[in-house]
This record gives sequence, structure tokens and C-alpha cells, in this order.
Amino acid sequence: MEKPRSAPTLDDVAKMADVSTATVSRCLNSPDRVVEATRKRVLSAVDALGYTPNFAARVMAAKRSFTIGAIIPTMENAIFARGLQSFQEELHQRGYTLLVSSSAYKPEIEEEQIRTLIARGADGLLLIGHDRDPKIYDFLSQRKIPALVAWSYLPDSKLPSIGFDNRAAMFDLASHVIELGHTQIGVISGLVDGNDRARLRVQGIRDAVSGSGLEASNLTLVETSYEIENGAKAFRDLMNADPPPTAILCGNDVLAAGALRQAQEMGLDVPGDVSITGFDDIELARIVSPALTTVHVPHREMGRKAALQLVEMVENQTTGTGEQLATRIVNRPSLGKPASG
Amino acid sequence: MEKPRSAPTLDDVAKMADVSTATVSRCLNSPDRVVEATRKRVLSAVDALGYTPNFAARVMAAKRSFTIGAIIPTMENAIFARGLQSFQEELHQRGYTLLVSSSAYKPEIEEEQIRTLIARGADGLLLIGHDRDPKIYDFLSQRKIPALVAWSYLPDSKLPSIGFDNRAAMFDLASHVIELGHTQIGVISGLVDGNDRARLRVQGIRDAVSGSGLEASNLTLVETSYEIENGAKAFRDLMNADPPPTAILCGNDVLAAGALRQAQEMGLDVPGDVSITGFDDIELARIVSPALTTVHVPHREMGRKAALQLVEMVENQTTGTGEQLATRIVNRPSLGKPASG
DNA sequence: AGTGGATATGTAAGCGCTTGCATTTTGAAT
DNA sequence: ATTCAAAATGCAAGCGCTTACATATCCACT
Repeated sequence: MEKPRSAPTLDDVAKMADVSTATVSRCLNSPDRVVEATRKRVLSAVDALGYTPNFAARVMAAKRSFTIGAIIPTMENAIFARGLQSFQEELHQRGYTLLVSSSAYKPEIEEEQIRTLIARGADGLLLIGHDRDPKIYDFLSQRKIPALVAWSYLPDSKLPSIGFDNRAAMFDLASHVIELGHTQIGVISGLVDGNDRARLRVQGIRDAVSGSGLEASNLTLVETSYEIENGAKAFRDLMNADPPPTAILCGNDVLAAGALRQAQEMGLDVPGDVSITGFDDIELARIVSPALTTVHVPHREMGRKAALQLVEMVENQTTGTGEQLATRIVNRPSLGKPASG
Repeated sequence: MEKPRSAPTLDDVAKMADVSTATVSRCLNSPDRVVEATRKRVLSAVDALGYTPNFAARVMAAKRSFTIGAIIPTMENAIFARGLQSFQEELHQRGYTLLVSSSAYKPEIEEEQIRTLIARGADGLLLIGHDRDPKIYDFLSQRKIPALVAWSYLPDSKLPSIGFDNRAAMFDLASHVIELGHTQIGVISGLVDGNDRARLRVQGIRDAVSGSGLEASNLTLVETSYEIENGAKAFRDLMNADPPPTAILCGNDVLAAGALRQAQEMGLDVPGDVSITGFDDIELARIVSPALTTVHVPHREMGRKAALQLVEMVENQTTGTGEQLATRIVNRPSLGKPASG
């Protein structure tokens, strides 16, 4: 009686149940094609042996991995967490596994990750945002890999997208801020290079400013990478302007949280001395005090719909239609009227 | 001239470079075993074709995947993010890829994930905490899969572990709180079932309480799952006690943030009316105001060392020694003396 | 009992790669 | 020139699975 030194294989199961490997395979993949008695015998052999199918072998033979890859800019904060969570729940429902990797907001890493995921046999890919080297799109279409963009909706893009209109969302928020009477507006944006979401959000603010008759000089912008400390630093810089802004719009909630902390450290009252807004409505926005006025993004809905659409694309070889989702402004205490008219 | 309908294979490259597939394979895996001229020819064929090795095939043939799997309880908050980040950076350095999945704190999901990762050919596994069904340990050792536990150090465990002494860390913090003069202590713990870290932290508090001559009745405990809202709810419950606690120790920073928010909503001053402490020292602890007194865990060091150790175990078939890391208390404004002596 | 179509199972050919071993080439030393 | 070990390359056998196709078995009707 030798103990198996490594994983039992289909063959071991087949021998034990006294059937062919084909039958064992069918038992596992399409049980109804096997008669009850045989199936029982096979299944009991399976767990007597503790058999687990070898994934690599299966992928290779079936040319199908039931795996979806997703590449997000970062896992360090919660921005993509909730959406990804429901994306993966929905995939799980449909029998797919999600493989996630992060690109640290770097295009070249994203490209490498895409290749890696494909080499690993991903049946489809979820990407964030539209900005990337065109040759990646060529590669994807040449290899016929279904791919979908999330977090940014664009009607005429190379890949179908499920997301929202970043420009319009920020336009609305900025307009709201201006209506409250703010005229000196500060902006803390994420790096716009290769990031259409950041770029479009800034554009939304610009449009709102010029649309409401303010001068470009009423607007001061700092661009920085998405980290709390950078939000704090940018806040310091912005408040050095003369006159200092009375409202600061941040590219996301993380930057806003950093700005808020810095304001407190500088002894400034929010929103009394200065208003601060975020974007995304992640948990953080409600935890800080005062809680952040922000743009609510329907993360869960987005994740779920992206999963459905991507699975549809994979299974029926369709192109995917994309869908625009609505955002809404969430008013919380971090935004108020400017101090003196 | 037909365009390739799917990915080019080793064979395509071999034909184009007019060598055997073996040579191409060697070019890619041990370049020094191939003479320069040939190598050049092969490599240029590789990128003329845009060849990417098929991962499944490679794993199958080599019986080695250069992949490490990690299963963490949750990705929803940042508790494991930083440690995992450095774990993966270190792995990347060493040529390994990290596959992460989360178990949502559910043992049965963790078990499934372990099987999945192994089926996918993971060369080694990182697990969080020691509490789990013994048959999982049997399975792992029978299959000879190197595995390492992090976030909790225990000298005599089935698997080597790299982490800290959860009991001692919390004992120190609780002792410190008691020294400040607090006698009514509230505890918001994570679910202890199947979670040795949560269990040991509570134990540390109990030990500190009884060790300093307080009665068990001075201690009120609420157990709940690790979510912000639950921290808030637990806080409400605890403050209903008579007398209410003057200090509340939370099982982690997330629960503490929830408690803090709730305190503010109830119009209580922290630490004036009640002190609150966390555990982990994630970014959140510094963002909330007042910032949280908490236990600092050397996440990055832990991640890095775990990676080194696990790779060592995988490559040299060693057993792994484990290592205990030191934590330290970080004093921030959320903890103060009780109101009246 | 005999028949035929449906149903269940078996056979075997790959999937794309790595690697032990066999073969050829190389080049230094004779 | 010749020899021969070392270096470079080729050959071919798998790795564990799926699946088209072939074969065997079943059962409802004559």
C-alpha cells in the first residue's frame, strides 16, 4: 500500500471506478451524460482518492479556462474594491473565477499584466478606463480576446464600456459648488496622463467654471498621484494661493481625505473656512469627519453588469454593447457656502 | 498570407527560426544553453510572431508554475493590503507571480480556495492565521505543498508562521489602558470562531484585566464581524451598559473607526467621554479624527519575510522555521485618561 | 424473439510545452 | 590531419485532461 506521492489523476479515478477516463471526465463536466449507477461509482472513487482536476491540463485540452482576468490600477485603497467584489460574485455565480492584478497606474505594467493573464488562458478581460496604447487593442482583437472597459463610459470606443460619464458627473458637482457661491476653486486631480477618468473629471470642472462665467484664474489645479499624503500636500500648496480657494474639488475620495486631514492639522474648519469634495463615495467618505460631499458611483451595479456583459461576450462571441450608468451627488457636511459673500 | 487565428505556438517559432522546439524552449528558459547566433534568430522570430508561452502547457510539462497562492480573509478593507503588497513585490523579484483570493472569513470558502489554488498549480501557499480544519493540514502535507501562515506567530504549529504574538500585543495595550486609570473596559472583538488572531487578542485583554486585579465584571465584550457598521452598532450596545465603559478596545482599526464614528454621532467626545483603541495601524487609523491609538503591526516586514521564507521552502524543499515579529503601541489622541478619577 | 434508434461508454488523438537522451557539431589538443 | 570531450541541437515521450468518433448496450415496439 503506497501512499500517492502526488495528486491523483483522472486515470487513477478511472481505474478505481473501472471505467474509462472519458467517462470520469464526463461525470465531472456533464453528469447527465452518464448513467446514475456509473456516476455514483465514479464520484465515490473521486472522493475516496481526494481527486482534484488539474487545472492546467483541463485548460489545455478544453481551450477554455472559465477564468476572467481583471487589471485594476491599485489595490491599495478601496476605490475598486467594491465594484470588483460584485464583479467577482457575479462571475462566481456563472462558474467563472476571477484573477485580479494591479498595474500601479503604470501603462507598461498593465500591458505586461494583460499578456500574463492571456497566457494564463483568461477567457475575457476587464480593464479600467479607455486610455492605453492602441497596439494593445490590436493585440486583443487579433487574439480575439473579449475585453470590456469599466469605470468610464464612452459611446465610441474600441472596447465596449460599462461605466459613467466622468466629465458630466464632475461638471454637475462643480456647478453645484459654484451655485453655492464659491468663486475661488481649487482642484486636486489625479495624474491625467493615461487616465481618461482623471482627465475627464478635470474637464468637467473646467467646463463648469467657464460655463458659469468665472475666469480661468478663479481655478487653481494641482495634479498628483492618488495617495492620501499627496492629497494633504496638494492642499497645503493650494491654500498658499492668494486669494486661497474657498472650495477644493478632489479627483477622488482618497485625495479628499488627505486634504481634509491637512485642513484639520492646519486648524482650518471644514466647511467653515474651506469646503472639500471627493469623488467615488467609498466608505472612507463617510468615515472622515466632516463626512465628504462626493459623487456616488454605483460600484456594485457596475461590477455586476460588467460581469454579465463579459460572460455574454465570452460565451456567445458577441461584441458587447456597453452601458452608461448614472451617478449622483451626495451632499454631506464637508461642503458649505463660502464664508463671506 | 493567413493571419494567425489564435496564439502562435512554440512550433511556429521553431519553424520560423528553423530550429527544433527544444531549442526554442531552451532559448526562453535557459538562454545560456543556446549559442548566441541561434538565440538571436529565435528571439527575433519570437517577437516577429508576438509569441507568448502558453502558461497551462508550461505548467503541465514543467510541473512547476512559479506561482504562489495567498488566501486572505478579506479584500474589502486595507488590513491585509499593505502586507500583501510587499509579499507580492518580493515574490515578483524572485520571479514568482502571486494569486490572491479571499475567503470572506469563511472556513469552507477558504478550503475551496486552497483546493483551487493547488489545482491551478500553485507552488506554495500563504495562509492567514492558524485556526482551520486539521484535515486541511493533512491534505497539504500529503500533497507536499509548502505552506506558511502569516499574521499570527505560534511556536508549535502545524505550519511555520511569520507574524506576531496577538495575545501579548493586546495584553500590552490593555495594560496600558488600565494603567491610565480605566476600570470599565469595553471590548469590540471580531468573530473569534475559527480566528485565532481575534481569540488571542481577547485573551490578551482578559489576562491584562485579571492580572491587574480588576473583576471580570469590569469587562464587557461584544463580538461581531469586521465591518465598520458593526463597530458602530457594537459601540451603541456597549455604551448602554451601566456604568458605561470609559475605554473601548477594538479588535482592529476598522471596528474602531466604526465605534469612533458612532461616538461622534452620539455627541460623545473622544477621548473626553470615552477612549477608543484599534489594532493593526492601517492608514485608516491616522485618517480618522481623533487619530487612533492602536497596535502597530510591521506589515511590510511581515510580507517581505513571508515571501522570502516561502520561496525558500518551495525551492529547497525545506520545512520553514517561522519568525516572530515585534509589534508596538502607537499612542494617538483617541486614548486618554478616564474623565474623573 | 427480433429490430432499430437512442443512450452509455470506450478509444485515442491531440492541446503546447519541457526535458532526458541521442545525435551532431565544435574546437582545442595531439 | 586526427581525435575526442564538451557544447549545441534535435528527437520524442510524456504532463493530465477533453472530445470527436467508434462501439457497445439498452429498451420499446413489432
